[in-house]
Amino acid sequence: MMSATGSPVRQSSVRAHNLALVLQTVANSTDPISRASVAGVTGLTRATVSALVDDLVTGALLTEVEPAPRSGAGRPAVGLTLAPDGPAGLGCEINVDYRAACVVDLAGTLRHRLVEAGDQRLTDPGTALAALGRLAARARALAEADGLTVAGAALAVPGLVTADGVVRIAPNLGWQDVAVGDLLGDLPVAVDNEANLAALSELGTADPPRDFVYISGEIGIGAGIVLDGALYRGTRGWSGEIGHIPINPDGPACRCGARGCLEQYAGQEAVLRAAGVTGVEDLARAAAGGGTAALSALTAAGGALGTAVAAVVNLLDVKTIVLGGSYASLLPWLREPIAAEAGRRVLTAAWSPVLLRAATFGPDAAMRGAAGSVIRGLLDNPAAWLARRQ
Amino acid sequence: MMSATGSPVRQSSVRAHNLALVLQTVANSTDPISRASVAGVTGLTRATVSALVDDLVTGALLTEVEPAPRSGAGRPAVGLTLAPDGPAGLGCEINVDYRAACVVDLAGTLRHRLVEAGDQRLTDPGTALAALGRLAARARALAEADGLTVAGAALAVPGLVTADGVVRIAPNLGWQDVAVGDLLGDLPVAVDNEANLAALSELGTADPPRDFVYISGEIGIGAGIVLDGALYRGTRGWSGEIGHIPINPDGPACRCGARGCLEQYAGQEAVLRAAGVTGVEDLARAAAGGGTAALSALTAAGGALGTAVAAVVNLLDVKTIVLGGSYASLLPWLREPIAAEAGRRVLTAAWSPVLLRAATFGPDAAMRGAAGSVIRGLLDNPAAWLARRQ
DNA sequence: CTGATTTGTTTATTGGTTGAATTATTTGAG
DNA sequence: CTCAAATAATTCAACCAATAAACAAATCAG
Repeated sequence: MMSATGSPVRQSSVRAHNLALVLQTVANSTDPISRASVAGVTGLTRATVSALVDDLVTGALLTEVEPAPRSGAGRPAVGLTLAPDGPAGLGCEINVDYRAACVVDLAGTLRHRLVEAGDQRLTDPGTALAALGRLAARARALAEADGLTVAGAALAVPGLVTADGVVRIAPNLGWQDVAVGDLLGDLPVAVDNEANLAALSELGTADPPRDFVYISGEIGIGAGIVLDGALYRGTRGWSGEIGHIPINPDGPACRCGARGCLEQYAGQEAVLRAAGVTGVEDLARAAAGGGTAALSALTAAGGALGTAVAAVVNLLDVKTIVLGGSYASLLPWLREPIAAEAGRRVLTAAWSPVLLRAATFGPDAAMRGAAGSVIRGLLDNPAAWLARRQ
Repeated sequence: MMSATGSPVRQSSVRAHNLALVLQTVANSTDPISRASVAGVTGLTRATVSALVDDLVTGALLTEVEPAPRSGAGRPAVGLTLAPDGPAGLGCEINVDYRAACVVDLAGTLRHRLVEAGDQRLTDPGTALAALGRLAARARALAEADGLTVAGAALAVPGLVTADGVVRIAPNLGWQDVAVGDLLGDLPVAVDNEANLAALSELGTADPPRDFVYISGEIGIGAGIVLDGALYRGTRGWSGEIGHIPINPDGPACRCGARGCLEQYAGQEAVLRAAGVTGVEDLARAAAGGGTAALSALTAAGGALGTAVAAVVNLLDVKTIVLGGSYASLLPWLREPIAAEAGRRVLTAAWSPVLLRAATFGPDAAMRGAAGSVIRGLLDNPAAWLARRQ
């Protein structure tokens, strides 16, 4: 009967787990925290915490800072914080009209950010990847000049990515079955869908929701689904194809072959056409100026999005929906129609309304999430990092 | 930055984990398995496995059986199986027109099954629960006469249940804010939604899918969502309200206040009305006899279900959809229209079609899942059981 | 009957946490 | 100014659980 068999646990796994526990306790604390407080919070003994912290400090994951001034008697505590000059994450993104790379340190602070505009569709995948590789190498060099060590890299791509990091199809880039391979020489690069990584970027903010769905409005519409604090990728890694949720069975034909998909109502192309403008900035300007075509186009798109949100919330019971991509900047005009439609259609909206918010990092979300996924890997498994540097 | 802090791991957690690992390895094996094979499969040493097995045998979770005849040299292996007379799970169900209880042993075998017909809506919750309590007590007594020990109980209810086991609302029973409390005296009873527990029953079958959605067609339509081998309940425990996924924004008004919910197309009431019959059995009979009204009603319901399935699969990328409740017996007529509509609307259907199957345990699914949830708790945490019996 | 082979147990060792005692560093009271 | 109280951090013996390797048990093959 049932149950994944899993793997055996030995003593070293205990240490690995507790190292992560201590590290994350420090990461979750806003102020520098003492060993004794870590012991209190985690339930480990001070002796154990001391031993673990020693490892983390020599491994350049934690650093000791000046004791925080404290009232009352007693030996002052030595503060612990995430090392500002330890390992860092490199996040890359390639999209229709730009490529970008950034470096984020352990504490989640953006340290470097490089963006190059340019239509990536004009070049073949190999050329585009080579240019991105050079950009990423520059970002890495800048970071290492600061004393940081880039511990890993991730790349956000607007398309379906297989588990082994091959871009199966990225329609708007014109890519098909592209293996990203060794973008950065020695450093392995994880490749993932843009919406998935953008969703992860929200987990890097203070006190993120445990369950939410990130809806990314670009040319297509994608979603990153976070359940129990972890990204849910689906059986084959193709979850989040929210752009093809049926809105109206008899609606306009979609390029996917079906009719009435969300994309036909709230996709960039449909909305811009309805508003009679050519770009998202023009649309926002027109809406801000009170243009009726723009406003009614956004209201219609919001209604369709609200219907899709209702399907998602009725199914998954997430409390929060994060809107990203071009939706982030258009949220002022989308919020009301989305909330109205979702309020009507979500069964439990009466006692608990759906929370709508814009992506914290706006247009940088995917790139930040990519870098953040590296950091998250370090925080979740510091033992692997410690082993790597002998 | 982020990450749930978790709890410390000590050596005893290692033992708890490895006890579960050994127990589940035996459970996953179809034939009796030797200590040495368990060691090979799990990666633990034979010495460790021996020690763990000793604990599990004295704790009545495993029993030694005759060595299986084997070819070749060597000392014959002692077989290990799940104890047929160890702890067992009690599953209960209360629904519109019956109440039921069953006992399932560690190996997942149904040992006793009691069903009482009768309209539960006519009695107040207290009376109905008392009758169910008597039924459950009888099932328990039968099991204990066989030498089984009922280790826990779960109750399936057709409604929303809060995390602390209070039935918030069960519209078809006419219940509202009913605390189930001590149904069985000393034995605590977990209460959960009928579709959730029915979904869990599929996990008790041989080689279940890791991710799937169980759609239960009763008066309402509910779903149990299993992701990564575990039930996903949602932030507030209200996931799976698939009956109110929007199918057509301008469709018929639903009792929830919105328009065009799935329930208005594929709910029992709508389908029976369209077919001009009064019960599910009549509908199946009419369809089997080639009745055109019945067949077209089922085709229409299937189309709507297929649209909802497309929304679910596009969002979650599950490969398998299990149909339960009255849909299980109607699947012969629903399969084709569901598959057709989903095939058109699921983005990845071309390379990987949606698998549709009927609930393994048919009408007993919820009750079996309830009992199975107790067994699963034992297999996932045998250390707790061992501690409980000194 | 002997050697090969496989299962299962015994024993010493190792890694990691615990708890108690100890050392270190400060505040505050007399 | 000195000493007690308080808090932080480290040291050390004890303990728990897994490992590795040797050993005992049971069977088969020749």
